[in-house]
Amino acid sequence: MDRRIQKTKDAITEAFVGLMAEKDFEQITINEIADRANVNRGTVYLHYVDKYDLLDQCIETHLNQLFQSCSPAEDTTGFSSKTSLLHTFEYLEQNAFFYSTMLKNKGIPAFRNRLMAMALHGLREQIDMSGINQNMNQEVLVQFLASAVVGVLEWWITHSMPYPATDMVEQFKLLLERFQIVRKELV
Amino acid sequence: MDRRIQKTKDAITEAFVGLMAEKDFEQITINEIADRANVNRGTVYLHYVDKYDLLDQCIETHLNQLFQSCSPAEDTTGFSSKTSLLHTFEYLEQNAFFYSTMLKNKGIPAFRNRLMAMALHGLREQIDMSGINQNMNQEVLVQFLASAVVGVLEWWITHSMPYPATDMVEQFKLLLERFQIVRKELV
DNA sequence: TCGGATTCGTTGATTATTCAACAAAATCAG
DNA sequence: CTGATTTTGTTGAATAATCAACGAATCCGA
Repeated sequence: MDRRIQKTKDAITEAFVGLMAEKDFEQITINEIADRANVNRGTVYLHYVDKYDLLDQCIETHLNQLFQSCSPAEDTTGFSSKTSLLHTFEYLEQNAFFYSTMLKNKGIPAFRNRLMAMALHGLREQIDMSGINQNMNQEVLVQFLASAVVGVLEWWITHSMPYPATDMVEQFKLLLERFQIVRKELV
Repeated sequence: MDRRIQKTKDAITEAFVGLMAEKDFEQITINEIADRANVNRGTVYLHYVDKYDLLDQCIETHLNQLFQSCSPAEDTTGFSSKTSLLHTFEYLEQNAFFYSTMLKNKGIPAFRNRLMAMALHGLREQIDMSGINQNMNQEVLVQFLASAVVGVLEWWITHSMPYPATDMVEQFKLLLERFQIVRKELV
């Protein structure tokens, strides 16, 4: 990819997220985004259909990154769930502004829903209904856990990460072990 | 000016100054600058002849800005020397990284010399040889004062601005008043 | 509701930047 | 000193971004 494209997209994204932190989505204009990104307004349209598309693409890009952070490229080295969890928290830490802004902005319930969907998907893949879970209703259990996971992440991010990522990983591990979720990637 | 030009120059300048803070000027390559600036190497050559020209232009640009910070556009509002001094210190504060890097880098004595030249010029313009200065040798006096001014600025910048700009302005004013330098712009 | 202002979406010509490649010069290591 | 590697300076074709402008749509205030 030509580096100009990436530079332009990065600038637009950063400007957009900055504005999202300051005002409602509906009040943001393409003009403002372009000015803050220091690109021509027409350039925004070269990359995005409209600001709704921009929002969608921003969400998509970040959720892909989040997903990648949970799935180490090298699965041959035997990464434990704890290591990938740490990757995830570190990724969230580095992109805290985006996630915090998205979760705080009342105009975007879809974002939180997408996080929930990711958590549900991950949990469904790795929930083990034997042992202590064998008398549970699976759907109830995964809804319970997904809500808890997303809720804690949301709290951690929107409260400016009150504890280090390493601490969060330890706590998560302890909590998830209670439900026999230990080895595979969660989100 | 097309905004692309400014964006490119800003990126190159920032990358260059960052590298200057990490290594000797002679060890810096155009490749490194381009990579860090995230521009094509050829683009560096579109704007600068070589890295020596880049250095010259960086110095020139910043010294022009420094000069402008001492010369308020609106002279009709009766700015006092103290106000323009404050502008100067605020400017230096905002560009501390550049000035600190240049002053610390042993490969660039020219930079400090340029500062001295500016101080000498300003002082020669406004030194008042009557009164307490009447028995002094003018050249000795301006060399003395210029060295003192540049030395203090250098210390303040390279020691991460230990005192607020406002304090520095007060001190400068007190010091310069001892030499009957009060009203006009200094640097 | 109406008129003015603002924003949006688009177009076309121009321009700055990109990329790949080449040869020359400089640097580095044995 | 010599050969390999790196850096420099340059070239040309392609591409992304710029700018100005236009008409349509939307918003805002009287």
